[in-house]
Amino acid sequence: MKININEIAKKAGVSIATVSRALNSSGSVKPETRRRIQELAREYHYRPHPFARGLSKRKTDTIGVILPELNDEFFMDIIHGVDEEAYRANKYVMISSSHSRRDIIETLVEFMGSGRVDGMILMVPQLQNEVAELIRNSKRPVVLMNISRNIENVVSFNIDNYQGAFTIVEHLIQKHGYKNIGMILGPEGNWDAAERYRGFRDALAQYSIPLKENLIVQGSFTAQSGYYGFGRLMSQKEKPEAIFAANDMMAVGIYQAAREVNLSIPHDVAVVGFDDIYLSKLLTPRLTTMHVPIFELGSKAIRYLFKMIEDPETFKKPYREDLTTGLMIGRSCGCDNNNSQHNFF
Amino acid sequence: MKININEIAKKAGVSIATVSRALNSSGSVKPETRRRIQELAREYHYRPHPFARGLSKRKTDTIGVILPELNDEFFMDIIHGVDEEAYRANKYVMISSSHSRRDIIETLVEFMGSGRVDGMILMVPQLQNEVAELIRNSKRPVVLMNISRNIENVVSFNIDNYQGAFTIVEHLIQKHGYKNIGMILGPEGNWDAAERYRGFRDALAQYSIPLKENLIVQGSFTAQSGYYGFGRLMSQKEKPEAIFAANDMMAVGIYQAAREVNLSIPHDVAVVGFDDIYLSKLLTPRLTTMHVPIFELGSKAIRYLFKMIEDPETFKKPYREDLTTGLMIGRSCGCDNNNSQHNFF
DNA sequence: GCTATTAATGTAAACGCTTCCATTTTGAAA
DNA sequence: TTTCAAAATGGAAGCGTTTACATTAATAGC
Repeated sequence: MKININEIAKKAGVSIATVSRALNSSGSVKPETRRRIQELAREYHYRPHPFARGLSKRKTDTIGVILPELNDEFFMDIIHGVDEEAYRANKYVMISSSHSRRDIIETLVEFMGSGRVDGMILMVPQLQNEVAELIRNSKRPVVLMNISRNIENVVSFNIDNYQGAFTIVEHLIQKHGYKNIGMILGPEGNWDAAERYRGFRDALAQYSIPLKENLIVQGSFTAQSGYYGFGRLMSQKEKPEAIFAANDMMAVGIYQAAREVNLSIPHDVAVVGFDDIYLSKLLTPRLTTMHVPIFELGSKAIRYLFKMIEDPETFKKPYREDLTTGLMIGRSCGCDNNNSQHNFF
Repeated sequence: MKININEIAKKAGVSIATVSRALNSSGSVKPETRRRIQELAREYHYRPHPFARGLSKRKTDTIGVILPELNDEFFMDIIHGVDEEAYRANKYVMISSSHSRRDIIETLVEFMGSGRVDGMILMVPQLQNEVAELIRNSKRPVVLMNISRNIENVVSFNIDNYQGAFTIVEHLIQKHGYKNIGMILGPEGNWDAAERYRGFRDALAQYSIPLKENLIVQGSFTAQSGYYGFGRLMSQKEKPEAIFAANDMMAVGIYQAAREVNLSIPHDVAVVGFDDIYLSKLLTPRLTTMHVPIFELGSKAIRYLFKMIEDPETFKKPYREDLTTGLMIGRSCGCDNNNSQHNFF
């Protein structure tokens, strides 16, 4: 029933070594023999058992992807990018969320030590130092995503959150002349969030605008936190002219809240976000936001991982790449963008 | 460097057989010995190599998930559901899209024959008969998702699209008294789409409303197709009072189009969708739609798959389960739903 | 026609586990 | 003590490959 290399060898009248060579195009085998073997393999739908082969070659042809959550367009895009490249390279992709509740590090060790994958792509918004330490001692290559600049001697691909935040805030200042700019922060301890905040502060500083503490409120990247954040900001005696939401989901919450209290965006208050999620194009007015190349993040990360797997040199070397983000102008910032109505096509 | 069962055996002063038994709690081994071995295993971070073990036990502890695309909230939810259960069961999940361009069936055979997974979850909107045939001969269990009722002798978990569509259209008729109801269909050849259409037709028939051909237009589940579909429907001399979009994304397109021509929903035309995507809660007015338990679809499918893997009886038996959907009332249908403004919290 | 290469093939040892079967220990019953 | 069954352990055969090494066949150079 189960067809294996022995069967093929028997049918071809050769040894299993020859079969292996013929099918792997390694070593030299008479063309005529190779042809016959390949023929047989096709006929009987024979495929080398991946585990046996993996055991022998110390190679799994699989890469692991660990993401913090599995419930977001953001992560879906990463997976998409990874999958696409993996498919091209004939590799398999193992996905897992770090299941917040469990100790991420444990998941990690499990995965890597296990020999189930040749390498990993890893996104950990928290505990980055601990994880980095693990990775440096790892026998298998690991590519990190969106990691602090302070972390050295690892390989990482990142969204340039700092530059992005700087740019969009600069837009608010330069183009629209806003001075009172509020911000709804991302979750505490989250690196992306921290960088966006830093970009915000530096942009203000660049234009000599003092930072007003009470125009900065904590958020958590959820629509709900944006909703409440808006309420808090608009309750200050000196209301903001514009609000920078650290991500689009929170901007969505702002829209919802603004509608309830009958405030118009951008007339009463301008709003900008970050991420350029699909939804942002559908809001009225269309949200001004920073596009982040997430798909590309995924595909670049895995391509580099492949290189690390193949080439020990690359594996050894630290590397960091920060992908630039791009300003997407809607009307929520006050710009008069005509075709923002249906540019989702 | 690489620690394996031999090392542990040596350190423990026993044979590898004993180590294996100790760590697998199989066979009998002296408690004291077991303790010592477990101790050592922990100390040296030893874990049985999954491939070696897999080779020996003919078990991979991995399940494969093949989805048509990897770019949608819908699929993300499935993955999420699957991942959650897999985590509980200590299994791994291999993900792949069927990469439309490639012959799905080939991907399939590759995956299953390969012995890389113990079983699979499979979603194929097209070519279901061909795939079903493959599956019946498969040596490994496969759970299908959203498959035609005509396909027998397979295991499947499905969304009850028919009942859902019937219900929502019935709502339009019974509650609002609409008689002129248009529909924007899903892609041709797509089973979900076909069922939703069938539900639509039957609901009309039930209330003796004749089906008007020119109020049925083809769509493709994209916002864009909804956008154009709306245009087509509203160009008829007898305009629809209500439109049933076969999924929410198309409803989004409708909203966009309606806004452009200054038609009010639901005043000028009522709109309902299907899927209850996150976005639908944010539209103004909130979209009336059918909630489909996707996460549950994923987790149920994998739980059943586990059973099939463990139990040959279950494996042999065909099984079908259709998950019910639930009506989510917004204002887009004409209902006066007060709290539809911010019920996304 | 004979040797020196090179090409083609085979043998068998890994790879790291599980598990069947055989052997040794143990402890209780006789 | 002796006897036996049960418990504990070890030996070794898989699982299905790849690959280093050995061997044989083929081809060229002389």
